[in-house]
Amino acid sequence: MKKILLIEDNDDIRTNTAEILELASYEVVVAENGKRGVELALEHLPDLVICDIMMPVLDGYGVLHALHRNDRLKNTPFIFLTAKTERADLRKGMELGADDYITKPFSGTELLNAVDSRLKKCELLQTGLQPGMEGVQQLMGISFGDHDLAGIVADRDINTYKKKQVIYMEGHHPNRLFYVLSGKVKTAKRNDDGKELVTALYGPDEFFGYLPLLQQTVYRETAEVLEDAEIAIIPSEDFHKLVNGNLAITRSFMGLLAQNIQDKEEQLLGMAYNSLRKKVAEALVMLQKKYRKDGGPVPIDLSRENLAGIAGTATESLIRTLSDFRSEKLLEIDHGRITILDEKRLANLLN
Amino acid sequence: MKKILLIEDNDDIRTNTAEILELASYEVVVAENGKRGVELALEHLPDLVICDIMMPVLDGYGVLHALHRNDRLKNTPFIFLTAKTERADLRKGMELGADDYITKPFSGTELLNAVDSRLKKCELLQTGLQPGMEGVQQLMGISFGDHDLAGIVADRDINTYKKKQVIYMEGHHPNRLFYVLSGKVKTAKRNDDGKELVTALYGPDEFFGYLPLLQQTVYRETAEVLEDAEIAIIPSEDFHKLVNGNLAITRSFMGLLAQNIQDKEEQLLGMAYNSLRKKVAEALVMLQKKYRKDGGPVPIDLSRENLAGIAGTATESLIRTLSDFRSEKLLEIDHGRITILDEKRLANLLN
DNA sequence: CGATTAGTTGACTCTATTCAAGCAGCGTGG
DNA sequence: CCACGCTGCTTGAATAGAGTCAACTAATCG
Repeated sequence: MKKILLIEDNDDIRTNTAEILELASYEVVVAENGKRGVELALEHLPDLVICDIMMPVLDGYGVLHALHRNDRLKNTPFIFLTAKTERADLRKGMELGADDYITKPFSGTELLNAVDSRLKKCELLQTGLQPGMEGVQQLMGISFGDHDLAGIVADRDINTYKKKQVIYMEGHHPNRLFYVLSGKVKTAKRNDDGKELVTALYGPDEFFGYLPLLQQTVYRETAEVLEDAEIAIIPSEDFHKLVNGNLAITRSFMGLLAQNIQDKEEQLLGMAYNSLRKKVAEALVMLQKKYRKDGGPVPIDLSRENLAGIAGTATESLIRTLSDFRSEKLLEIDHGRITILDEKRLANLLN
Repeated sequence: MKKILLIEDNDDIRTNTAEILELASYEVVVAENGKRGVELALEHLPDLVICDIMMPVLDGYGVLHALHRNDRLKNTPFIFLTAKTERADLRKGMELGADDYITKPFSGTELLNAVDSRLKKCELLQTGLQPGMEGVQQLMGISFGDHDLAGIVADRDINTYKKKQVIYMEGHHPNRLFYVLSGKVKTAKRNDDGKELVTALYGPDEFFGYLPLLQQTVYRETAEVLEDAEIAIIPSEDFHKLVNGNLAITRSFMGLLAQNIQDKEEQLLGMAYNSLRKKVAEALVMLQKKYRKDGGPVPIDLSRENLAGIAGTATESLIRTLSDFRSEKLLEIDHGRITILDEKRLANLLN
């Protein structure tokens, strides 16, 4: 059972909050001021700390600072409790390294959501994320947090893009991060001959355009909308704050980038030596994995041109290979949408 | 002109050291104790600080701590002066965030080397590194520093490997970083059919095997010696300490990884759609860049098999293309070694 | 409902691989 | 010291695989 330390000077709020948490079967330790809070933290080593900012003796910042000086507590998620009016103070808290905040008055759901999401985040960071760019998405999702993300998305620009519209082009200067709310986007590079290689596809709840933000260069690919999309624009500062803010996150992020490099090298091997059949099969398997929802696999719905761009081949060649696969009962095609019948055989195709 | 702050309580050493630095045309500000040192630091904002550890009033650790609390001074390189006997203290200093140390008594060269290398490091971190994996090498070189590197290499295992010997294989568990002292090493992946793609080449003063250290996986490539090599083995902890130790380094490192991903995507585009001629040409240009020494270009001396592995093609095809290029006067071949005659035309070859 | 776009199939071409064979350089052992 | 065998380099011929061009059909959009 997860142990939560609650530090709050107001008796009513403290008892009330503790009750809610206990009902959600958390073990709760309470402290009535900052000093006592730090003592209890050192004694109990809680899994999460919820702490008021305005308190006598030792305020919330002090508590945060104290906990960060202890190796065993510095990675413990820290949530500030704050009144709506203290918005400026809150920023300060976040910059000091708090993970989230809850504004008083708050509902039980709000509280539990914040607690859950922070605990989950912590767990994920410890147990390791999914490999590859999947993991980056996961990491950014939990790091921005439901809270922050909602705030960001609510406050800032949400753009709607039509199919075929270009979001950014090669050579443009990157200064923001994109978050897909709905629709589908691809990023692609073009050859001198105009042949296109699709580098990635992005759907709802995915981030893109972060790689160029990490360097000082321009975009080296083009982002284009495949299906009408709503996209939230997040200023690059927010992204940098996230990535550089917390060492654990930075480290995870670096691990994911390293992973990605190795994946790309694997792909390179495939591009260099694989037969057309194998290239197409691998592209299909990759897409299948990406679009596998909780409720079973979803048919792949992409134009042949884009599919060819993913596999790295000519459109006609791709189509021929698809028909071959169909006649081999590896997949079915219905109104252009591809349903994979025998993923295993497809994945283990010989060259 | 670079400004250096020297903090040292012993009059002789102080005057002496200051003279050496002034002779090397640095502007030197001296302080006779820690307290005065901090005052002068805040006043002059030096480019580098050299500071004794054992001092009355405020010792070296205190100075370091004080400077780190100031935003404009916290990135200033900090070098400790220490007597040989104080080795334990020294570790403490490095952990507190000092960049280097010099043991008393020291020679003028020692002093100037340390100063130069630290200033260079700082400059590089500020102005940005060379893009791509080149930059990683650069970063790690300056970060470990001549000093540390020498120590590491002297203290630990240096292995000598013979040609064709395998350093690590796909599937092995990574637990160290490699540093090439002499010789040449390649890392490569193999296809199911046994076709090989060379992912990277490493020569003297280059590091390799760091990507898998950043993740929790096994090697996904094989490292093999091309020319008899001496390789220093660095424990992974040292690498992690470096990468995670300093936020500026972490950030640079992340930028370099991001850059690398984009480079790999560029390569992917090439592998997918480029003609054999172009693939070979690009491989050659890449190698030429890598082996361009200060004193003009050096001929490329690699087996045809490895060259083919780099370009991602069959050996025979590579050879044919090379002969074509030779008859087009793009390059010369002498005893198997390739000298590029017209790099520009080679780079701008159409597909 | 016409016009444009996407998907499909056929025929042809050509590039790059494969298989085969010869040659050159090198080290080794007799 | 030389012959032998080995390995690496090079060229030739045959082949197959994938790309290109073209024509046609189906689907989609205004």
